Amino acid sequence: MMNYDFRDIEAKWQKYWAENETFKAINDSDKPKFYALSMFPYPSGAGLHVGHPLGYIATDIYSRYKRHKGFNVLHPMGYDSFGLPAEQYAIQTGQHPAITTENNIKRYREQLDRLGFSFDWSREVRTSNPGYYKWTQWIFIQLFNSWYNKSSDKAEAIEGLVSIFEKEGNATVEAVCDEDTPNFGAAEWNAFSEKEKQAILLKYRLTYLADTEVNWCPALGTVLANDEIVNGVSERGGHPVIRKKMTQWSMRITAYAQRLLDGLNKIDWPQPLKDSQTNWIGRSEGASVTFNVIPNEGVTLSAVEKSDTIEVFTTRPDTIFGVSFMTLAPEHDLVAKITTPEQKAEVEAYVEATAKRSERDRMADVKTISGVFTGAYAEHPFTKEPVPIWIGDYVLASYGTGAVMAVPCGDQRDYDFAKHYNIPIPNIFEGVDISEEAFADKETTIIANSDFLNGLSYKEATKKVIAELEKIGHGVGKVNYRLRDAVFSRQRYWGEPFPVYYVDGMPQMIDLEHLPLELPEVEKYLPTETGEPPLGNATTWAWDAKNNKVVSNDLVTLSAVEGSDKGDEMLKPRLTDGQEVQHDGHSELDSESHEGVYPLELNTMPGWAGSSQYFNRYMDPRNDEAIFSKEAIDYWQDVDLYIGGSEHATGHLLYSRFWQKFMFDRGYVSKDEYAQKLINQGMITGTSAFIYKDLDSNKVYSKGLKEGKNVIPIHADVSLVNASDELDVEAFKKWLPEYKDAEFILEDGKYIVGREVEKMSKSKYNVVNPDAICEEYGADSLRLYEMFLGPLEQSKPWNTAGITGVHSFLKKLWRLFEVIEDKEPTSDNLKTLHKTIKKVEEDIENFSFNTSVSTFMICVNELTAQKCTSKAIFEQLAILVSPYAPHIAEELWERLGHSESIAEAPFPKFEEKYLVESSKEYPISFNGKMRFKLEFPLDMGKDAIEEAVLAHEKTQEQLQGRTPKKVIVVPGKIVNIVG
RNA sequence: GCCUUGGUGGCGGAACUGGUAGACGCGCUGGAUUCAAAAUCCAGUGUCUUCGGACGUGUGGGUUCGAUUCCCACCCAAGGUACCA
Repeated sequence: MMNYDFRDIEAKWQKYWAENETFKAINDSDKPKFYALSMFPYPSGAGLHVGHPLGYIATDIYSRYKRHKGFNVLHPMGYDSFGLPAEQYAIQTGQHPAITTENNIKRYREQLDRLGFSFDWSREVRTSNPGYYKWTQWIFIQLFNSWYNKSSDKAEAIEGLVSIFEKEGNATVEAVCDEDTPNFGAAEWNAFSEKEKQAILLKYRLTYLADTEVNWCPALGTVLANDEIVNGVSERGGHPVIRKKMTQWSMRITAYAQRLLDGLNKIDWPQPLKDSQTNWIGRSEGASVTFNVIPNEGVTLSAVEKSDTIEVFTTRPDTIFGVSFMTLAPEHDLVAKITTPEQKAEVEAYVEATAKRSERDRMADVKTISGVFTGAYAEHPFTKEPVPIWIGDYVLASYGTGAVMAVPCGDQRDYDFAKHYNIPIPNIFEGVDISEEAFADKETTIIANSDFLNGLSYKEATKKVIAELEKIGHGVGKVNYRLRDAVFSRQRYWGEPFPVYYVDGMPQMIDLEHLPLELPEVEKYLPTETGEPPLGNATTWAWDAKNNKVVSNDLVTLSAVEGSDKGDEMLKPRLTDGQEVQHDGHSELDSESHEGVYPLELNTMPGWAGSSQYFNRYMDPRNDEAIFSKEAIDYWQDVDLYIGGSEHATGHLLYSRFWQKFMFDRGYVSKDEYAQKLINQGMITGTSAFIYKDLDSNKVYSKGLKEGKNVIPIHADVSLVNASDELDVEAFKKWLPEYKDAEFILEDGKYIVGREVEKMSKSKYNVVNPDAICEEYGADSLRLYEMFLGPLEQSKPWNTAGITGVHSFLKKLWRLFEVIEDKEPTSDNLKTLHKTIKKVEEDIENFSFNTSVSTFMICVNELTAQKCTSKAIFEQLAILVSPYAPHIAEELWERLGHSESIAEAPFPKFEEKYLVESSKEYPISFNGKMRFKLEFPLDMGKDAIEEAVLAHEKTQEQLQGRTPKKVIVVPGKIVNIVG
């Protein structure tokens, strides 16, 4: 037999699988279905490193296992191919992101193909393909055409809402909608203009336009994410950043807050991931309470009306008698109105200072206590006492109502604030000392000094106070969520265009039959000079609503723009007086257009748009009539196993659940959770190598000699270091020529590097490329080794040295098949085989792939020792190994005389009878410590064993004359002697 | 701070519902083969030891005949999250 030539074998079978479409899934089969999904990658320019395939290998093993088990398996792969890096590269080089993306995908595909995955490539999707994003745009339109009915607790068609409005106005409608939605009757509705109706409906739609506060950098002309701002200025360029309201598309995900929470109970997802979604949604129960503002005395400028109230949300309404002040967020609408003239200057200065700080900055700085008194007072709803109103930046405008009732005795932040500004701290707790800190333990709370709440526990008091508040019309029990609606607009080029144009300032959807609306070509990928998104650079980006096509911007009606005589001016200066332009992403010139040509939306969709339904699109990816056919979704239903990284916990994995629930509500899918089981594979970290450069000389010390020297560690490329941490000094000098003349101080003739586990990254020179490993050891070795490294979900360091272990296992396996004979297996052969079947099957079901690799090693070692040549044994073994090391398994299967692929060979059946033993080697322990072993038949009784053990000379030796107090015999397990 | 996960030889990691701690592999040591190397094979490898044994799963307690496993308190690490009212 030839040597194990993995290069030929792997190339041969990869070609075979591709040519025979071995892993093509069909949408209709008598077999039970199984849908195994790996999170699709963003095709980055760096290609795959050794950490990426971990999850793919696991999914692939499970998929192949399920095929052996007789399932019709859907195991697709695709690319999340819209994204920032390709756009940034375009900005730098001018190369179109589509080209960059195409090149990167090609590289990814080559790398993936080398690893022998059983993907059904005929179903590949790319989020940046118009044929794919047509359906992303379609979902957007479905969301636009839906509202959330709280009575039925689901999304419904907007037409239904319109017909209610026509008959009875909106008084009876229980909907999730904007806060500022006005009340109207049927007559009023019917009298509204079309534009007014559209404006009202926008407050109900599940995707809607809203003024959202963003970090705006005027100098850069762009919106910045929180982490792009450092110390209040832009990370790039150090320009000032302000908080600004901009009109952006938003998704009403908050409508689904409770269902997203409840759904977690019925899916098998990792606890940490569920916890982080739970925290992110942030449900808190309490009450909404209103305080009336007391009109200022003798104030002219800031006269407060009697109707002005401050609404607060509190989780501790039971402590309402402990309120000694209120705090508003500096951005709160009432601040300007209620501030007294004496406090005006101070308040304005504070508000301005706060606006300069990013929200992240404010939140990070927990220690500084700051705030200003407004001079105004509110009236306590029960005691009618005046309560001073402060502003403070510890109260966030974006959470709750942007106002709190401060109870210093029961909340540490309120306590600290009160101490700092000498505000009284009334104690309303029975027998609690609050001289040092606030008391926040709900469980042991007994309310005191609180009128009708005295003597009550937290629970009783909460119930009673809410009832009282409702009685006097000052509050109501309420559930509040931390989850915010999701901003859906991005000022980027490389993303899905919105299927939206604007008529008279109102968004209009493009009909499905005219989709996809394809990304326009642009000269530059940067925002325009006036700060519009990159699509503002497109010259052919207007919608001809009569002919339903994209046309030149020149054709848009210009009547709205006074003094403008050039078409391409249209999307640029809206104002001629030098005022700042509002960068909404949608043009405001469109107020009156008569020719049927309208401006298109300039924003694009965010990264998570394309990934929120891709798992369903795989079911029927080439369908041009629908996102998927009814037959396809009815057959595949949902994902049975989803494997991917935990970094998507509060992004993709939350948004996609939201979209699935929406699709469920509207009847497109039959499951409201799309992934029954999810596993987060752990990160593979790199093992960096360091040399120690002396700061005072030209010397570089080996690890063991660096003590006491003034050295700094320098990263060395891990490929220059061998398994014993020895550095190839000559190669290092070649790699970093600046060390050409450095003196390397060796220990025992070797230069030993320092090691440290870090995240794999180019800059740390610890990236290990799978291509090189495949070349040297083969894909099967890599697959086995990645699994052998440790539990799938755990993060673990990569160390290439260990791969020789699994590689020599494969060579042993190869050699085991050297002689194949058609003869009866021995009982030892069968025992080894069935032990292995049992363990491997259990391991796969438990995703404990690392231990099955050990099991294979033990199996091959035993069969080799038994000099096994039995074809029957080998056939079963080849199938067992095939999910893990498919190439060698196919080759061996062929050698065993099969002409068909091993892919669907039935999985071996475990039979207990081969493992039955007649005797057991009992561990004999004394006080729980095992000392020696004795063999007894398994059918020997408890008493007989006890007698035999006690009679044994080794037992007497151990006891040294003592009489045992007790003897525990667990038949089949252990004997323990106490005494 | 809070939530979650984890802590076992030189290293990655095994150990089912409490029942022989350290499977399997790497590394290391010695040996065989070889002119030599690679490859391969064999033996050994938790610590200490007076060679009888003693001690050992982050630390300290507890439950138990028996604890890596269960309970309590604490320490450390990783990830998530945060003036959330």
